[in-house]
Amino acid sequence: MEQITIKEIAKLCGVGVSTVSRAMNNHPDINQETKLKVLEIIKEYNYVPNNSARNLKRTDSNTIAVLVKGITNPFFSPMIGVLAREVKKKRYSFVLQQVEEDEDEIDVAIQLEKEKRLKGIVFLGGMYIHKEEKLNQLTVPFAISTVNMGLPESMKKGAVISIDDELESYRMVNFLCDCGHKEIAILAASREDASVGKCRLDGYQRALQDHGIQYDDELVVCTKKDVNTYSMENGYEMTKELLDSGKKFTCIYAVADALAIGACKAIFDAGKSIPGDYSVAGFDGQETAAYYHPSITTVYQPREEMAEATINILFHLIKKEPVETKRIFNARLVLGGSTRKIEK
Amino acid sequence: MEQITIKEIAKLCGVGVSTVSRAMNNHPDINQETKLKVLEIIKEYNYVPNNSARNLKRTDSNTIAVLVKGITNPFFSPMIGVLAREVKKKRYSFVLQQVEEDEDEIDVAIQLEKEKRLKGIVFLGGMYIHKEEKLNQLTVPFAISTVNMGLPESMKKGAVISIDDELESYRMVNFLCDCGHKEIAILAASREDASVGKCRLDGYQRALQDHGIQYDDELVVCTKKDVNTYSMENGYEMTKELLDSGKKFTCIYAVADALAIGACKAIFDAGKSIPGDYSVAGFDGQETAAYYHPSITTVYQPREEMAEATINILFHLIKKEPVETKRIFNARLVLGGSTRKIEK
DNA sequence: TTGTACGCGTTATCAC
DNA sequence: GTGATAACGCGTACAA
Repeated sequence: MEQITIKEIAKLCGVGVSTVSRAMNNHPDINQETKLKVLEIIKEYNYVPNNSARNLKRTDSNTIAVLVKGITNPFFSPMIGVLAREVKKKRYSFVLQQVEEDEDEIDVAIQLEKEKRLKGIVFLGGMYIHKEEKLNQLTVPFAISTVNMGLPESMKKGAVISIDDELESYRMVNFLCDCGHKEIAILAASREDASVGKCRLDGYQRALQDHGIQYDDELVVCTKKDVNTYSMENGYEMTKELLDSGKKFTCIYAVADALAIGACKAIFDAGKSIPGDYSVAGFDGQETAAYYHPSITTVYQPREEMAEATINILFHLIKKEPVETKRIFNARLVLGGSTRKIEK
Repeated sequence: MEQITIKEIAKLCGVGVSTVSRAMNNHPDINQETKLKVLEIIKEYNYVPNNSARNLKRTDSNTIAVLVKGITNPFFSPMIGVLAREVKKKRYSFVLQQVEEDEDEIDVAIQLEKEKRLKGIVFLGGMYIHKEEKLNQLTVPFAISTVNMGLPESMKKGAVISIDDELESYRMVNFLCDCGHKEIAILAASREDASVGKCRLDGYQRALQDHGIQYDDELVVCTKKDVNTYSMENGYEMTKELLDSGKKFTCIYAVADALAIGACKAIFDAGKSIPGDYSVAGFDGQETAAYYHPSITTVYQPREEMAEATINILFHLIKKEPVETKRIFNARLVLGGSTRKIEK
């Protein structure tokens, strides 16, 4: 099937291509009558302009792209909605771009920026460390959200919006210790993880230390490689392994809510109770944590607020207005029915 | 910052632009030595070709696009992974495209097809009814997945992969009736819904009828408008309303697992037990249903298989090989701890 | 207000 | 094996 182009539409209308272009793009200097006629013909022939040609020619597009590493991660779901809404509120176009697990999000961004003439970029998730040289290839402002990354001082067109993962993790484990737990197992990320998983493990260690509890390697279980990292399935398998090991513990702290829910299921399946036999805590404050029975004690990240701040800061950068390029949010410890105090 | 183009790279290398193009695109007729030299310069200057220009010129791109309406719907998550994997296995590029709630997915597809020179399209979710005229504007093969849509006989470049929502819903309610339940409340979609929600409600009605149970409008609760349609929150609110109404029932059947989980929470919060006081059943077979405590009785859709079949059929269409253009999968009733038999 | 002609950055088609 | 050059489809300065 032949692609119909603007030229043919122009011919069909008996006008020049520029008139057709003007009609489509709501240019002011066009006769209302001819405009309507052109639009009618366009509709009649189902003409759809080629976006590649448009992007190529355009110099200015008012588009914000959101790059998500792991777009199926439910953690990002509520954020994506907020980001889309806020971008549209500013009358910008919104583009959502998936980044594959094996892709470098900066590479994708560099490409997309040229392809779509972006005005700004939001990164959701992804790596912890990026080469400054690469970030410098981005010519438009960007905001990295929910990843507490260090950005060089000189980098003035980038911002970071996040929580302090180490600190919040510390607080959670601190709370668990205060509840009287001394043997706290942790469902942690893999040893190679250098991102939030590592930070949360660090917080765990520091809290134990402050409570005079010896760090015990046998209470640290890492996510399985062959299963989706932060999945319920992984949490289930990890906990099963822990229970089977015969190692004694009174509490499980999972660095992600999905892992915590998997842990709960494994405990129930073993005929044990929560929080009677074991306390369970999670991290992130996902919706499922609140709806689980018992509800899961977790660290709630104010994701909607963070998403709003992300867009807010990004637009300040775009408009070259002064703005803090590092915004650390406080998380909130949400007490659920999955943890309890135990006697010393 | 100036965009560096292929011309400048050519100049820097002391070669013509076509040689640079050849080096980038792995053309065979190029001296290995000059190729390496060119690639080195490209790397040195961080040159990234403009995709819009490429798409514009290219005639052939080997790209499959997956259009998802409601990309944050966890129902699609495992499917997206499979689709991406299968597409890449066939050595095609994979593009994931979000479709906003207020957008028409066919419009998006028509645009994207021209922009990216697509070879095929997968639709995930979305509307139930489409104008044939619009579908005809698609010039490449497409596969509609998980939406049991009717396609005109004449439409030979499109396929539908789905379950029979009405039938599977019938089976579930049939099962609940066989368990002795006579007052079965349903958490249904809104009255305007003309998609899977409607089919599942139809199946519910037919099953009741076959069991000689009078359909009772007061046992039908529709999703709230102001909340995310198939969310736990919605299920919670709906169930709360139901419980507060004082209406008698022994079982709740939710047309989506998330609603079922919300229902469970509402029941627990009311101080009642599951399945002792109320049985609860869901639909879809989401991961959370299995990990909930008690696990939720649900209708499992073989999503991974359906995703594989989708790609399989799509590629048959692309290669113009004969293939069934309507593939209806059987779902599986998964018995959980959330339902029980009751005495007559 | 409208039409013509050029250029956006790339690839494909030629000659060489 | 390599280099000009003509498209690809559109927006826009400029002329009319």
